[in-house]
Amino acid sequence: MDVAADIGPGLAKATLAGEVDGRLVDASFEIADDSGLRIITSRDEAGLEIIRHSTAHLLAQAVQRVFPDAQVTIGPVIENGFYYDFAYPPGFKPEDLDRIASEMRRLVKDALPVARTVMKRGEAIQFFRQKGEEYKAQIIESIPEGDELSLYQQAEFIDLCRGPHVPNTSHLGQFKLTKLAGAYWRGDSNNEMLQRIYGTAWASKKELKAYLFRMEEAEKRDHRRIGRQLDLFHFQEEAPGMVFWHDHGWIIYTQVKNYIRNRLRRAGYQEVNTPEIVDISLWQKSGHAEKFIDNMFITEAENRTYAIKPMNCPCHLQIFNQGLHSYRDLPMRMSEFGSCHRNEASGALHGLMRVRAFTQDDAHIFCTPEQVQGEATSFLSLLYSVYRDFGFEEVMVELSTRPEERIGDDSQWDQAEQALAAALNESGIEYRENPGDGAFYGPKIDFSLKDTIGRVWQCGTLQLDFFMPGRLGAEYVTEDSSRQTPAMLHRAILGSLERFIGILIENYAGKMPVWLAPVQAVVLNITDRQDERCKEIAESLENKGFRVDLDLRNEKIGFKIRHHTLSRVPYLLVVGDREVEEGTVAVRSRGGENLGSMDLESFAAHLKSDVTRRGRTFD
RNA sequence: GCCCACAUAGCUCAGGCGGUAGAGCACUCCCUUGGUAAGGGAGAGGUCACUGGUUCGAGUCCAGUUGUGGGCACCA
Repeated sequence: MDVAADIGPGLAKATLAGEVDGRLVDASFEIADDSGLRIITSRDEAGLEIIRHSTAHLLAQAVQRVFPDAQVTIGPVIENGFYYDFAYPPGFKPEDLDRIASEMRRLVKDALPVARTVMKRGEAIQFFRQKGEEYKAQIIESIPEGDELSLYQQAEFIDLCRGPHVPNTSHLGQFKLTKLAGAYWRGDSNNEMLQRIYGTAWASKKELKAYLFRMEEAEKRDHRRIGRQLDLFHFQEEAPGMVFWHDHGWIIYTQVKNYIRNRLRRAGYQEVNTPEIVDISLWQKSGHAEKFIDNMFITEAENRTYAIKPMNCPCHLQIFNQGLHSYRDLPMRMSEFGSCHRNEASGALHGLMRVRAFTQDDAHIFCTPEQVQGEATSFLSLLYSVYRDFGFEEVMVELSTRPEERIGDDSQWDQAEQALAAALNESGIEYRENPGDGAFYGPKIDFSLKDTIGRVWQCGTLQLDFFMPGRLGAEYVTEDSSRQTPAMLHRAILGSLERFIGILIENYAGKMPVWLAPVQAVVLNITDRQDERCKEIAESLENKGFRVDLDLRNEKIGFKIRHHTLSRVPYLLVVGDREVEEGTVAVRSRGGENLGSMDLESFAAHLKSDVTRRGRTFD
């Protein structure tokens, strides 16, 4: 019997697929007996994935009905939905999405049965080639010989696919085509560009609507929007990818920077500062010019060619190389708020997240090979402690190993990769491996955070480098008076301050925790009779080191409350005749809560305790 | 860099077929002295991103450039 049979009419109808002995199969899968059978419905995680996958096929079918010349390529499931790439040189127009979506709805209504068949590899290649599906044929050609391939067919549409799929298209329908984009065939920019259509799909209308609502809300947290609303920073055409920080934004920036500065000093780092413009020869020696020359800003003066520094490591090595170091000096931890410029591809720029001028909380640790793992481990604990202080709990960790283009020999790479993996394991950190994605000089661990709509941005990094110190002539004197090249750890916790602050803004939706808030409290009068008292209050709090504004405008209190609430100021201090008489302030929190009247000392104490609070302080 | 889209006042946005620009908010001034999310009135504010073309005439049509947005590629 098949999976859907003999389980009662209700469940049979809801059945999308089955799981037999841990393997997902179609509802029509023939099973010998019931042992190990589980029914998959739209309520299962796996069921939702099937719906998304089948919706991708539905999209492909609809596209080919509307655009018979479009060739299909691939259409995987992604977070919250799916996409499908089509080869269609004229390109789709945004308004085509509506036509395609209506066609998809029609196909849902038709409740087309979805049937699985199998074919031999060679047969399948020929089959698709005959249909004019050159891309599909190429995909199958890259699948290893031997296996039988499964195909799924609904009406005239047939696609290569591992499956499983829904039994018929009536199980679909809660979808929305969200965006149209270009994407390179096989992810390679040397190849032609395909047309990618993204969509989201859900098991119910309610979930679909909830998702769309969440996305709308998330867009309101976009750091570019909040940056404008709160007057934090701006960009302009004359300096693409470079930030003009305004007063309030710069306060956040400075707070973040000083916080890191203190953490690093306490962790045994020395802070240095190096030139922003350095002769190109240094970058040639380090190997950066060879690989990144197109992304470097170059400037000429008096017949010399300089590079505006795209990173700090070669400069830190210059400091290390001054004088002679003993093994007793190691580990040497050298930090810099390194101002770097990289000529990023124009299409890569993205608000504060990807800029051309940025500052890294960069540092390099020079140490003996034996010290590497210990330094890596203590860095990991420092990084997590910092992230927790900023309120981040979800950190994505990736270990990237040797890339094709690299320097150094394989035994050194083996050692380096093992050292980083060991540090992660010792710290009990879960991570994903990312083979081939390391830097040209060594493997790395990347720490990424998500923005408000779920895009992932790399922030922290820990890179192990056995090569650069040697290339740039670094050495130290060992116990037996011989000379040895130190190992070098490149590391950053925030990564770029710009990017990190962008993510911070989005995570807090602009409601910065009190220690980071540009303005911590605003003193508001009710009428101009309280002006003098308000000034006294503001001055007294400022003298205590708080960031306080005064709003004595001739406006009603409701208007001013609204104004400063929209500006996300943590505390509003209202002073009317009553407060003047009692010597108090009426305190209102950012969340709209009335904390009642208190004397200034009590409020200052309250604010003080907020300012010292770290970690998740969302309100 | 590549694909698609977009660019009008400080901000958010209107401006069918081509006839030299409009709203709300913000801003300035006046009235209002009001107790916890928008009191009222008046005023000022635009080389319609830039360059070129078509046209008697371009914010509107065409081309290019720059920038931005969404993806892709890249990311030391």
